[in-house]
Amino acid sequence: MCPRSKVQFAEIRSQSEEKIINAALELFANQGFKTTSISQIAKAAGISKGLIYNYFESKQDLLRRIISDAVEAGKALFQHAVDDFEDPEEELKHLVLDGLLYIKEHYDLMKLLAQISFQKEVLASISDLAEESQQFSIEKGMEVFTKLGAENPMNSTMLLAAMMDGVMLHFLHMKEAYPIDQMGQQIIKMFLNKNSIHRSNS
Amino acid sequence: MCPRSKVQFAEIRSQSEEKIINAALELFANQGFKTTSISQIAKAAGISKGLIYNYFESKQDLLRRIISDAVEAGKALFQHAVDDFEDPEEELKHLVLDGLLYIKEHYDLMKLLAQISFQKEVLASISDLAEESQQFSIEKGMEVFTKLGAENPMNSTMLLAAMMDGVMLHFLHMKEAYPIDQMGQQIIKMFLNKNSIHRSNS
Amino acid sequence: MCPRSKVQFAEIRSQSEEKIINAALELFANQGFKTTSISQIAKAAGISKGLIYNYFESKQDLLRRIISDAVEAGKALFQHAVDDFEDPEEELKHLVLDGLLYIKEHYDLMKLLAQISFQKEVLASISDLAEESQQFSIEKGMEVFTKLGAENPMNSTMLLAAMMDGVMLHFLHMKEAYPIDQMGQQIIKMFLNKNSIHRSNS
Amino acid sequence: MCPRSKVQFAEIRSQSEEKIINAALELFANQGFKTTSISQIAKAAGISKGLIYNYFESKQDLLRRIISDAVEAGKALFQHAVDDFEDPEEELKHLVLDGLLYIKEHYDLMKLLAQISFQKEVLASISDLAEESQQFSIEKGMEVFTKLGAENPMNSTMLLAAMMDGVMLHFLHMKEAYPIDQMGQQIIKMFLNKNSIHRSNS
DNA sequence: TATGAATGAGTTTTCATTCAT
DNA sequence: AATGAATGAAAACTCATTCAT
Repeated sequence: MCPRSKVQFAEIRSQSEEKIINAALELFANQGFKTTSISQIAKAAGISKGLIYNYFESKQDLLRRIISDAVEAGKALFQHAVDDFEDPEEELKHLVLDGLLYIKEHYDLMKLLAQISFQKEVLASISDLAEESQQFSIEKGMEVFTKLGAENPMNSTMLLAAMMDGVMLHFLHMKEAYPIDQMGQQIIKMFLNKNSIHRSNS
Repeated sequence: MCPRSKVQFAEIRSQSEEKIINAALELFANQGFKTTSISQIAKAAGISKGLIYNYFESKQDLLRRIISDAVEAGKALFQHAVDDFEDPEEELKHLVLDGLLYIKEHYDLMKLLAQISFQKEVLASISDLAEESQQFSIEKGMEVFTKLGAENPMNSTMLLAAMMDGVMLHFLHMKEAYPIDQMGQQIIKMFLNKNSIHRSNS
Repeated sequence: MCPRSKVQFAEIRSQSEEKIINAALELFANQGFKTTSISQIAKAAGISKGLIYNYFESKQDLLRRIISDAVEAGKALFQHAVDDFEDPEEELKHLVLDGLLYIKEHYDLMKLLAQISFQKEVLASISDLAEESQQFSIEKGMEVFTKLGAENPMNSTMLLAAMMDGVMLHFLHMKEAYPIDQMGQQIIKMFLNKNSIHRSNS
Repeated sequence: MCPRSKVQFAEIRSQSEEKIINAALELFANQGFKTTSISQIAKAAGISKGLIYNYFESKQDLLRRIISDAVEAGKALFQHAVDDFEDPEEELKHLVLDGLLYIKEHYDLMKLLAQISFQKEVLASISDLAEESQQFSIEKGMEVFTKLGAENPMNSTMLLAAMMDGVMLHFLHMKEAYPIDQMGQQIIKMFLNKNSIHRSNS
């Protein structure tokens, strides 16, 4: 009754999926997961409620897919960006700048993560993904500060992480009004200061 | 005409109110506002659902009261602690340490605020309270860094704010596992470093 | 602990009961029985919720008492007023005028009755009272129109009843704005018209 | 892409809507608006509670729709019936008979209106509809009685209105047991009586 | 693949009634 | 006799999910 080629099916499927994910992410980020209804998502995506269940098993599953998709996509980018530097100063700069770039380019995702990171129940189905990402950041920081000859690389890493997340938090709240790039430069300056304990005084 | 006296009733009321607020705050902080049901709160407080509406007009009203109570209580404390220092170095130290102390002592409240700060709709009924608190912090920071002779007091204030909120964020996630006091010391050291741009090189 | 003489008790009791009944009647009449809460009544009466249950077994019981009190009080008055006339014309006049007087003096009660007379469930506990009152009116009408020599006394009685209730209905809705006395005069004129079928053409 | 067609959906919708409206009207009329629960309506309509909210925003909205639908439907009918007469006697007859016909055919609606007409709060969302209908009746009556040469057309109109509403009231209470058509004939006779003050003695 | 009507469990809220004092 | 805190059953309403088409 409604014939269509397989190719067309595949095309339509991915288009709808994309629309759903985009709509859901924006809504989740700005209203919260629980507060956003399937109806709202369907309306925002321009499709029907029922169709969402063709692509996602449940609302929870939709959330998980949104996050894992984005985390997956970002991981490659991030890893790549930091890998190729020998000079630890340069590496730190890129750690900061690429981190902020990632945040800027995944604004809604970060907003969503910032919220659900506190919610035990929702988090349950997600925590493995978060864990992994955090682990990677710590390792990277340790490596860089060790190379830089920091007095206490762990301390330095944690301080850097706090600064980055603090800047992110403010950016997520104020968006364009926040001078995120300028903040990034300041962070770099602070850690590369000649008299800093975060590097050996050469 | 021998019911309980007005004082007795007031006593009962404030006790029940406290039970409700305590239960609600903990649940809101750890599961989110929307995800926490009135039933859960009642059970956690050891009272009936109906009683909650004897004290609060609605779930939203309960949220608002929790926040405004805590913010009000904290404001006095905070203001006092920072007021009486002449030495700007000392003042900065207290700004940081008292801030972290406040965070430690209002763990659940901060967790709750961190979440709803992203949710437009929920926030609507609260935003006035949040605004005020933030304003105060910025003014205080500007004052201190100006006295310290910072190159750009606004930049310094924003950097400090980011660090404080970053540390808070990590603390909220890891609680006892996070060395919050040690982080505080590092923040202070960083800003009071002799060669720091956040103070005049005297 | 709270001693008081028996006399004082009795006095206070009847005062409170009165206050409750007055408050309840006004609220029931203007908002409906179900829509009016015990709390509202207590507030309007200036007493506590609990006290209502010292005088009335339930909300239903309160309703029943209000109605039976008023009906009882009115019955005596009404019966008396119509009894003493020999001239059927005079009797009809008084049937109409006393009826309207009763309506005017029991505005809220009539309003209440007009509403619940349609509600099967509420009515159940009241219907016996209503029945009785209606029966009395019909008998009275039959008597008068028979004396007047009406072609069909039953028809005339029903028509009169309809007119009276119609006038009442409009009065209940418009209160002072409705010329109820003037309407009464017109009703009388209509039924006592020389050429009326409601009386023998003498 | 083979769901039901738009027409099919519209068909389904209007059927369900009708079931709900019918069930609700009957219950509202016989138990009152406040006393009737959404559950009862759903059960009577043979559908789930939730579905009602697929069609009506709230219980109030359901009430409003019931009334406005019926009033709208009746208005056309009524207007039409009275419009085309030149002879004022004939017009009066139709005013009465069509009025009573309307009442007979909208038994439950009239019962419902009779009740809520007293309840300020419920009425608020409805009053505009009621106003309009009443205005129309008055104008029509004035017109007819003026043509008939009544001494005081306003008085006559008000008397007629009272009689009609009185008959309606009794009919609503007694239904088949009430000789409504016979009452209609009597009303007509009364106003068209040669010696009536409601017409010129021609 | 796509629709949206339909469900039902769960949520917030209301309120008559009870009860300790 | 009087109070109002407390309860619990029931109400209005929401929404993720299912399903016939």
